[in-house]
Amino acid sequence: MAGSDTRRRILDTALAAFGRDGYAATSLDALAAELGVRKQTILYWFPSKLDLFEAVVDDAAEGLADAFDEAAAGGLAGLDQVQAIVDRVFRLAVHRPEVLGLVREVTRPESPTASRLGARIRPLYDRARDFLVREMDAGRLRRSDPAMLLLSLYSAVVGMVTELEVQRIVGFEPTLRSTVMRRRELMRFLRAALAPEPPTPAAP
Amino acid sequence: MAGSDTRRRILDTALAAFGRDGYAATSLDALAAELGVRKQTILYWFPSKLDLFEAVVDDAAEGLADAFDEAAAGGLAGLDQVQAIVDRVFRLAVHRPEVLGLVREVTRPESPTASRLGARIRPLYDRARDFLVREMDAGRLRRSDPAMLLLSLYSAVVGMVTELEVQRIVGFEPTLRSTVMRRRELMRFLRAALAPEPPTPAAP
DNA sequence: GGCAATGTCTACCAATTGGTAGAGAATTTT
DNA sequence: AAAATTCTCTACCAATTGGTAGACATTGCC
Repeated sequence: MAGSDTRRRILDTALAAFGRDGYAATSLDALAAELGVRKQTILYWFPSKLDLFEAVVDDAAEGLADAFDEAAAGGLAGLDQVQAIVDRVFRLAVHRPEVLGLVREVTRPESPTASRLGARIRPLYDRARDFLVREMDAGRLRRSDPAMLLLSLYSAVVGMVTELEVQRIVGFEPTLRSTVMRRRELMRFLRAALAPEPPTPAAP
Repeated sequence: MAGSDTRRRILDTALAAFGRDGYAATSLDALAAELGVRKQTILYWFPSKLDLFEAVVDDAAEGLADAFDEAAAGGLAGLDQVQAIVDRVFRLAVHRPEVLGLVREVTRPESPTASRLGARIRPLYDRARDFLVREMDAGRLRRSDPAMLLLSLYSAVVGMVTELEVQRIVGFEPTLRSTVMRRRELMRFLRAALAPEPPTPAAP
């Protein structure tokens, strides 16, 4: 079946295009040209542009879930587990920035697919929350509001990746070294925020 | 001169629209309708859609610079000065999210106006950098790479505001209380990261 | 009052958009 | 080999897009 390969290619290229240029700025014709195919081929596999976009979002969410699973499969302890997941997501975001762009695109409040992404992300969110609560209960993570903690983690990772782009805009080409340093810094921050023992000055 | 009022209104409405829906998804017709005016009136004031967008970006950058100046006018000490600025920007971002959306829009790496925004933001950036260096030299801030520190501040603020949207998407309407808490948390984080004395556990 | 500048409008236009209809290969099934 | 299915294509289309040309009104100036 050569066709389902076409479908796969469309999904991948569309993810890159939507993530890079946004939904509105991506035309089916341009997408088709990039694929070396006619627009009608795309419309054969996906009945409409919006359908395509939703399929792309679903696909990306699935990929994200897989990344989580992969990182979670190691069966690590509390803090190490968190670090492994953040590390994994960070890697994904760095070498596939389109995914981040897609998230960005769909995060627009009025986006018609915002609720859709919400539904797709929600299970991941709940799972992560449960994990945090469990680890807090077991005393392996510092106790705090898990929902807010999750948001902090999200914003830390996304922010870190976004910074690369901002850095370019301000006029500095980010070096590999600076990227590595940024990530190390992020990790240090996470450990400081999550470690079971708050870093209170010694109180005998 | 009633006309220059029109110009002002166009700029404001366009900022909101571009920030909310993005450049490509904002049509001049829709914008004109929102303004209660014909598209040609817009094109009278701004020769093309791109020109309008650039004017909007300039305007927003100017507004941002003003916010900085206002916060800097207090003549505060190192850490307090930082906090005042962050506080000001945070407030601006919270009750005018379109500005954030605009930044987001123009932050796309391939955005034709990315370099333009860069040029506009650069002076602010340099000023902030100089300030940090000066305060570090004076021992009022912990010494670290000022460029990276700035990026961290940026990502912390933007991330914090973005979180509000993400929170909605996951299905929780953010409360005023949670927003206030988030900001307090951000401030605590900043102080921890910037205070002259690193919070090393006592080592007799 | 005349006149020039300013500002908003109506009337169009070429190009691009997402989408429909259906022809024509290629492949699989019978 | 015939028939059915799967896939990609050509040929269109109505709607929307950013933009041009120029009429019409309003205002300030002489």
